[in-house]
Amino acid sequence: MARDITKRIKPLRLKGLPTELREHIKEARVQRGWGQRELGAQIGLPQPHISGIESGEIVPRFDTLLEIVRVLDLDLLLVPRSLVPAVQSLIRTQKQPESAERPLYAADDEESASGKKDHDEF
Amino acid sequence: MARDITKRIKPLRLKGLPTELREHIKEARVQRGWGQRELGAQIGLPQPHISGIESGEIVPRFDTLLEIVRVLDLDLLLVPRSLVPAVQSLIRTQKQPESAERPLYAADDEESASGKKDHDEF
DNA sequence: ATAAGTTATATATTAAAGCATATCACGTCT
DNA sequence: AGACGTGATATGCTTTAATATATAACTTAT
Repeated sequence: MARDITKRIKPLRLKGLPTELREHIKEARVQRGWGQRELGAQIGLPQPHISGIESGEIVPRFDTLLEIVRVLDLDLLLVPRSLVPAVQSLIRTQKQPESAERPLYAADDEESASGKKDHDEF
Repeated sequence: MARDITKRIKPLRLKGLPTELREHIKEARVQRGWGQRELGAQIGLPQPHISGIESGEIVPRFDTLLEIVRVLDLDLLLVPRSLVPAVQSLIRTQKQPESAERPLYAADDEESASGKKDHDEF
């Protein structure tokens, strides 16, 4: 069987996670000053696996992805498509652009005080 | 609680998808009058696979789950944990309980007019 | 330059998802 | 009764995530 032509007929599902999802995850990780090794260690994943997920080379199981985003203080929510824009804008307005100019009063106030219980969103 | 000592050794990732997620998916499917066969056919999944996912027996890949929820007019959004309650209440208020009491002033303003492009949320 | 830290690649093994197909159990309907 | 639709189970087979480990490539200090 030289090459096996029969394979490439049906389109595989995805080549990786959606690009923006991957970027958000990576961004959140870097923001925390964590390396891939550090992130993976918290949920028992080896660094190469994190690398593959972030680079889009592998598509993780849902539970794996959920663990990743949760240690990054994020979550995956099931949202009606009609509400997606509203939710996104809500997120956008809440997210401070901590990048360019840093605030005059950098209170370094950790808002993380609220979240503690392992709530099950779904 | 003489519960089952053998379980808490190694924390397996999950025994399945989060219960509520599965229920929401099933609810959305039934609401549309679709069977598992019908839902699966739309994304190229066999009925037994849908059954396994809904019953929590198997944890799908993220891309698989994403396809499922999208044909159900739902989506999976990455949300900061601090905003989860706000998003959930937003969803709750928007979701009309078309069964019980219907609002006196049902404005039924369908905002869906906007959504037509296959937006990539992530 | 070199040492240290981070990320990307590579190989190998195991477990499980993905896929196809068949069948059984349970209702419901005429 | 039988036919039908739905969902749960079962059996193979293929693909791939998950895991472990090692190492190369690349950055950034010192």
